[in-house]
Amino acid sequence: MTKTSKEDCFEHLKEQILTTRLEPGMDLDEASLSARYGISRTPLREVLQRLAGEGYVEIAANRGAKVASMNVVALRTFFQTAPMIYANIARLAAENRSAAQLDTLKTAQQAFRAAITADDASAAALANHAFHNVIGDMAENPYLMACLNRLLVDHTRLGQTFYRPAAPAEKVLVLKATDQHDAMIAAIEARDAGLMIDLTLQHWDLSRDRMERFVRPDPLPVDVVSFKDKRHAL
Amino acid sequence: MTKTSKEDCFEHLKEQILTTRLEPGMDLDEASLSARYGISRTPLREVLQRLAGEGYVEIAANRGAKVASMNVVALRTFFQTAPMIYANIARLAAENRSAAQLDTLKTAQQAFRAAITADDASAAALANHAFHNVIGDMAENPYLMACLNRLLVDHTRLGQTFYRPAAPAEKVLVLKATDQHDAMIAAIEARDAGLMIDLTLQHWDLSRDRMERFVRPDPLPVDVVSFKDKRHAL
DNA sequence: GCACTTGTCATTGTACACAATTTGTGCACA
DNA sequence: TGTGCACAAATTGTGTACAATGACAAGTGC
Repeated sequence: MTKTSKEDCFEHLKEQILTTRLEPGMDLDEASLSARYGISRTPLREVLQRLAGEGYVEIAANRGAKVASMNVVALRTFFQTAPMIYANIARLAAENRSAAQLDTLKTAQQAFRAAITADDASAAALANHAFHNVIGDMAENPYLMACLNRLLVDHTRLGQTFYRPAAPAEKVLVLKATDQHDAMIAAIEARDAGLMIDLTLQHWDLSRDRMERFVRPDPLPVDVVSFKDKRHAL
Repeated sequence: MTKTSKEDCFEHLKEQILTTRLEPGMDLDEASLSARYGISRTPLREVLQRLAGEGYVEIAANRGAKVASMNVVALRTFFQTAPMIYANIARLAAENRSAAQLDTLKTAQQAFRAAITADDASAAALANHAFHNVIGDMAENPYLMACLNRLLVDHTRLGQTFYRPAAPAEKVLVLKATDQHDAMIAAIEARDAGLMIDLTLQHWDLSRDRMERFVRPDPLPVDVVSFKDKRHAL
């Protein structure tokens, strides 16, 4: 591949992992990746180590790197932890945000809207990720940020299907989420921490319902024949 | 220096940072460190990157690594965040701990007691760090663990003076903290989450009071002359 | 005198060759 | 057929030379 910088490689791998184009658990071979990005193995390994530090990949000694896995136990702790951290970040963001950060957030929301209207699922997921990352920055709390980053990695990967509008009903949910983003921007601008917490928990509920349906989808109809007949009847 | 493994280097640097023998903000030179530990720069850099991923050091591009700083704003967020995370970890630890982890915790407490009775301040601080790390492991929550690790790094560095018993009154506090550890072990063994949370918050209060006195020590006496007289009178 | 450029040195970043480790495969033997 | 072993292949880990970058001092023009 054409010569890219180390930072490009870092960002690109992040995106590939967040959009699950690189699937959880997938092996990351140093030789092929360094060839792919046109950098030698030494800086590539540094990239992988940084990604490991942020929870994107897992490195085992003498056995290379792989995309961070998402097993059942991890999902359980995810649903357990996310609302608490999100709510606390929300409060701190409303209290501590700077004017510059507010602008950045508005820009992120514009990018999100653009991706939604363009029906670009991957771009929407990444823009949503960026939006919530900005809120994390506003909280100015490096301790919680370490936790939030890891949560957002898994959240974005879990929500991958969210922005691929299969049924029209899902499109409504996406628009609702977009409106919630706008409301959150307003709450942060007004420094209304209480409102921001409420909005964040509502946003979480919407996202959680959708993700749980993804994890445990509607069971396939038992009576396949009659189901087929019904589809013909439409 | 004699040849050491990469892992030794990693652990040793951790200890040096936790005991503030390597002071916050101190520059870490690759050449001298690689000579010091008898490994070449490539694996040393990997160690530094892993340490950066866990919040021990900060790396700036083209400007090397330095020990993670502890400025005033960081301290504020530390005191803000710690009780919440500690309490949640405490609950999960009581709920999820395994028998093997409980044994590990008891062993850690033995090491802590031994360091206290031997008046080894650094060993006590490191043993205390290890003790609380085991509780973190018990929680089985990688998201919160990322946050806890960073909190414990700063907590251990802040509490450095705690285990150097200057006045006899401080010795009493250390013994109280040790008893609290025992009570926590019992609560975890009984899987009593409510009790574990209470004990953890009490433990935090004790530690916080001590740390705040370190950050903002008792003001020096204004009337130096009469103070000197009083000391002579003793 | 002062801003700006240029050169030198110390330090970090990258490439590549080689060492060490793990993994895969073929084969003998029970 | 299955198990254990030895060797081969693939992959990761380390050492080292060299390139790139940044800090700082000396020089140059205004």
